Amino acid sequence: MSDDALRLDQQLCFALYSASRAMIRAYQPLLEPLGITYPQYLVMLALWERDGVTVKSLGERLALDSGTLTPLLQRLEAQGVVRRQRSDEDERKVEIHLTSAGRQMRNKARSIPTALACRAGFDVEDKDALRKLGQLRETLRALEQTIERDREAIAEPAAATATAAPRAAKKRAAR
Amino acid sequence: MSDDALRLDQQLCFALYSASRAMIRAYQPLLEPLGITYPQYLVMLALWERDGVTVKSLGERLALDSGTLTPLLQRLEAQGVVRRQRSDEDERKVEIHLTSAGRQMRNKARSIPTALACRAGFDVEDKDALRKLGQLRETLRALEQTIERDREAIAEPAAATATAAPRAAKKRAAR
DNA sequence: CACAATTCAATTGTGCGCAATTGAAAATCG
DNA sequence: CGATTTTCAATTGCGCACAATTGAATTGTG
Repeated sequence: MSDDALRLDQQLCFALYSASRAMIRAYQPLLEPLGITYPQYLVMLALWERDGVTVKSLGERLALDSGTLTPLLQRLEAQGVVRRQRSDEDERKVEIHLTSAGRQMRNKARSIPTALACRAGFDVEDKDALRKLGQLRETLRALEQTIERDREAIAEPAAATATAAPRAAKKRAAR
Repeated sequence: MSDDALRLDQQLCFALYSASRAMIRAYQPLLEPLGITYPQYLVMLALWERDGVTVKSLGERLALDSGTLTPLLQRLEAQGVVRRQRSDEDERKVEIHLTSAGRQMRNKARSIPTALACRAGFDVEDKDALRKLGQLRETLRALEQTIERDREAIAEPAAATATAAPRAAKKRAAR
């Protein structure tokens, strides 16, 4: 009758969901001086590693689609930290470049990981604690991969015979 | 120069964020037959455990505020699975009751946890795997607690001397 | 080469999350 | 008791997430 498996406390998904939101809330005060939100911070992290990438590849890295990224990047552009530029070789693509302000922001962000690690209860000097942190990170990554792999396995068999209507060609506007 | 600490792959927050979203995506096809979203599912889980609770207590359980819950609960009410009723003893409170349709939905939900555990790569028969699952859940819960405890410690010192203007009293509408 | 299919970013629409405010009801305090 | 403060749900506004569609550019194929 009581169905233990349906208890909220038993759900790994809820623990994940809840911990993730708590983590994002913890970042907020640290990101406020930079004037960006948490998802925007993730985009900046990706761009600080590699610049001039397309919306597509950025989306693959962060598991976000253009529906999320396009407006987010437009806001970052309005803030003056990135530049969105239609590719010359392939007009479908839009390359995202950091501005100098965007590159400078990286210096202000340097202290964030350590500050957050402390907040999350990890002693930055403690080698063993850092090892556990890395372990948790890997566990989560592995979990995500397993879930996503299964999704593909389920989605793929349905891949099939769609027939799209042809479309006329008009020159794409500058943006 | 390369600042390893700012690498996206190094971020526990991103692993959490990404895994959590993957998990929610995995739930979606299982929830579609019930006609509810993932956050609505969490609310139903809470209500199946305890009925007739206030929006406030539901919010504490799920770490969500009225800004999120009120419209969500209105949608669940429109679906006919819950009833929202202004408390008689305390007119500020709104009690959330399951309808019979809401209680029946629990039967359809019974298979979900097992189905999801498999998808997440946990063999339901394997005691050791289940132990690891529980361990991960506890690690996440502990992490969340640590983060939230620190938030309170930071927020509290700022608690101080606000002076609100008085307000007139009008009878609250039925809903 | 024509034309069908695919790829890519943008757009549309819905549902969260959450900060901040509002309005009413209850609790507290002088 | 009357005024102040606190509590509670609702509302407002903004920024994600994400499914679905659109429009244009490219690729693939006969």
